[in-house]
Order: sequence, then structure tokens, then C-alpha cells
Amino acid sequence: MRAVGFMYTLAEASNEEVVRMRASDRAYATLLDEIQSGVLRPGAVLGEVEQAARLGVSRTPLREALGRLAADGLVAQQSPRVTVVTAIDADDIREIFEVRRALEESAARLAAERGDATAFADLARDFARVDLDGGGAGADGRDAYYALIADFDLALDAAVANDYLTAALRTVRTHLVRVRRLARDNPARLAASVAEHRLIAAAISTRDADLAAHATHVHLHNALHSILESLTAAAPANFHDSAFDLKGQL
Amino acid sequence: MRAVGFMYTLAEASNEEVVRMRASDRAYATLLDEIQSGVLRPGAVLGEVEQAARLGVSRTPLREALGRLAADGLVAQQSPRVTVVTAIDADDIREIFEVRRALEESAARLAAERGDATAFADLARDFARVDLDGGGAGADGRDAYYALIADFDLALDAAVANDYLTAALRTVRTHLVRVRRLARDNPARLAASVAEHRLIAAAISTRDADLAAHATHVHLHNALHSILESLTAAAPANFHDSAFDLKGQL
DNA sequence: CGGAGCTTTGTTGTATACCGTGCGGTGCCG
DNA sequence: CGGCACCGCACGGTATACAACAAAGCTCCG
Repeated sequence: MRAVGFMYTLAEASNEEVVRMRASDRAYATLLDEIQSGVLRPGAVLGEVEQAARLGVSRTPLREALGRLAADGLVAQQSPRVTVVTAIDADDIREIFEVRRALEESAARLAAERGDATAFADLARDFARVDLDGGGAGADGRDAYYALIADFDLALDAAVANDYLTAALRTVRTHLVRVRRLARDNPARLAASVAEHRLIAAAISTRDADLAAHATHVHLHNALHSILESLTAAAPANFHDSAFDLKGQL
Repeated sequence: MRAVGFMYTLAEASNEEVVRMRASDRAYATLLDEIQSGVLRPGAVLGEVEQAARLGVSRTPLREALGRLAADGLVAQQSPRVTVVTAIDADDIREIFEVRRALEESAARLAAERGDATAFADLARDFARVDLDGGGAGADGRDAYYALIADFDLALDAAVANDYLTAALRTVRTHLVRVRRLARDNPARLAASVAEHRLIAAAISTRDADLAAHATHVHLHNALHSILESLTAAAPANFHDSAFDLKGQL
């Protein structure tokens, strides 16, 4: 919530900082990244001694890291003796989106009421300028878009200025990283998503709280349906590369 | 989230169970209770060795307990060297209620759509029967009412059947315990609150999602205003008994 | 007499040792 | 040959020891 842990991602820490980080933070950041990126697949068993040895930390900080991951819901104690990486299935995605809808709709509304209008006007312009094809490599434009989304989320948090809401959203976003990995997003959906974000940002910048909330609702509705669709379509192919099996095995 | 910790309150654990609990769970449950009940006041410094000795556990499980409390936002690292019990002021209460509104409105809506209608019809009847004066001692009726609220929350969680939403609500409710302690509730408000809950339960039981959501909105609006009012009214008297000072001292 | 640096002490972060428990393997008995 | 019981091993939970760091006080020098 407030200064719980200082560093959540490895990506945003320089090498200098990484070595100075507490061992428990390093373990948490590494495991979080590995779970989110799919290196550690759902159902993977995380033994304390094994992981401590692998990450080069002792068991005490590793236990702390596992505790935080468990609080986040990325890891669960399958039995009193064994903790595993949790699985995400379509029902989980629906549940996550129910929470996300509740929180982000409120956030959009609050941001429209009290946020910095010019900041969101700028964001709306940025969304309007997004070129998904990136003038060349397809991944470039997509990465730039995802970075812009991250900026948008940050601006939203700043505008809402509610630590409790931000903390709740953080949990949701943590899970969303895994959800996005499950669903290969198709170009058409991405283009629509850009337009939807542009509208939300514009609504906030003009202090139209209702429009901001409803546009958010629509955006999340579309995003959820797209994800579920891509899931059922790609299920056989994705089955072994995804975080999708192993749910019944628990 | 799913089976994070097994025991959250000391009250609902028998003595047999308490001694068999893990030391870290005992420490967490005890500290949580002491913070929520106000025994540990905001700003109170929680030294590791000191608390470990006091609670009769060693530093390792105590650190785990402090970590969980920090994740809950009940405790914060004021400086890298000292963790303190967090304070709650009027702004925090407003923020908490913004999150609560978002989550509970959605929960009410979802419960109306897919919950067990008869369970909420029963609850509505129970609310209708509540006698706050309890036929005798005033506290009796109030305690019975709070127990009914807890039942209602449980029924809501069961009806919504969304682990992520329940987890988010758990955090909110954890803070609400402290908020309620700050605001001495007046009899008139309590009576109104009963009626509001009755309406929400009735709306859910008749699957009227809009009414359930709007009634929840109204209820939370009234509850928030009542709390803030009681806070400003009682601020001087409550100032030293409450979790209300020490915010600027951080 | 004042300031700066060093030392000392207390506190946190990490590692490791100990102990109890649960699970698997093996051997014996039916 | 099969089932049951016992033994051993490995893992998790806890305690404790150790190291690093920060703050505060004291001393010495200017």
C-alpha cells in the first residue's frame, strides 16, 4: 500500500540497484517476472531449498518473497507442504475483469472529476497518433502502444490520488500481465483498443465523468470478449505453451 | 487470495487451535487484533525484537507477520529502520469508501444476478426484525446487528463467487474495522443503516440488480457522511483516544 | 568553545542450525 | 505374492547467530 516494497520489477532497476537490493526483494522481483513471463508455468512446484539455491539467496528472504507472491495470488499452498504457481483459466479472467471493471470505472470517473485535464488531453493526442504498424517492424508499434498504456495507467493513478484504489488496481494489473500473455492479441483488436483509450482520455480531459466511466466499461467489455475469444480459438495450439493446463491437477 | 493464511482472527480460533497455529499466524492475528482494537495506536513503533519478545515468538515469524500487516496497509516502514502503525484520517476514510463503493456496488449487482435469492430474502427478513434496543441492554441489539452485517457480507461473498473481488473487499473491510472504531455511531444512523441493508438484501433477492447497486451506493453515501460528521463533531473529545493524531508526525 | 570524525550501540537483514513432521522405500510377516 | 509397519530422509517452521548499517554521543582538534 504505502511503501510496502520498494521495487516491484527488475526491469526498472539498474544493475547497480539490483545488487544493493534486499535479497528478499530480488527473489520477489525475479520470481514475479518469471511467473508473469511464463518461465515458471502454472503448477510448477516452488520448493524453498530448491528456489533459494537457484536464486542465490537463503531460505529466509525466499520465504518472504513467496509470502508476498501468495498474498498477490500468484502462488498458492497446494498442500501444507508444497507451494505451486497458480493457474489462470477463463473463469479467473472473467472474475479479474469484474474487479477491474468496478475499479477502473470508478477510477475513470474520479479522474474526470479531479484529474489534470491537460495531462489527459496530451494522452488523448498521443493515442490518436499511435501507429501500430510502426512504419516498419510490427513489434515496435505494439511495444510503443503498451508503453503508452502504462503511462495512461500511471496518469490515472496520479489523477485519482487514492492509495487504496491504486493498491487494489496494482493487484489486478499484476494478474493482467499473465492474462495478456495467454491471449495473443490480434491487430484489429489492438487498433480498436487504441481508439477506446483515446476516447477515455478525451472524456477525462473534458471532465465528462459519465462518458469516461461508460467508455471504460465498453473498453473492458470489448477487451474481455476479445481475450476469451482468442482463448477458445487458440486453446489447442496454446495449450502447452500457456498457463492454461494444470488447473484440474490441483 | 486463495488460502493465503488460514486464520485471520483470534476470536474464531479455539484455545486448542491457537496453540497449534503457526507462530507467524499467531503473531499476525494478535497484532491485527491489537491494531484494529486500538490497543496499538497509530504511530506506535513496532520494533522487531521488542514485539517478538512480547508475543513470545522469535524474530523470523514476527517479520512475516509484519510483512503481511504492511501488505494490508496497517503498518508502514516510516524509515528504513522503523515500522509504525499507520494512521487513518478523514481523507483515508474518503479514499477507502471510494474503493468500497466501487467494489460493493459491483458485488451487489453481481449478487442480484447470480446469488441465492432465498438466502437474501431470509437476510432481508432478519434485517426487518432487528431490534436495536435489544429489549434491554443497548449493546446487545447493536452486537446482534453487527453480527448480522457480518452474515450479510459472507452471503454477499458467496453469492458473487469471485475470489479476486472477495480478496479486494477483505482489504477494505480490514480497514473498515478501524474506521468504525473512530466513529461512534449514533442510534439514528444505526436504525437507518438497518433499513438500508434490508432494502439491499431485498433487491438482491428479487434479482433487481440496479436497485441493489443504487441502494448500496446510497447506503455507503450515508454511512460515509455519518462517519465524517461524527468525526468532526467528536474530534476534540476523541482526539487522544482515537487513531486520529500522529498523521503529521510521520 | 564549537565542529567534525570516530566509536559504540542498537536494529535490521541474512544465513544457518535445529527440530518436528510427513512421505516414501524397504523389509518382514501373513 | 501382497500388505503393513518401521525406518530414514527431506522439507518446512522456528530460533538464533552473525554481519552490515545507521544514528547518536563522545572526544579531540582547531
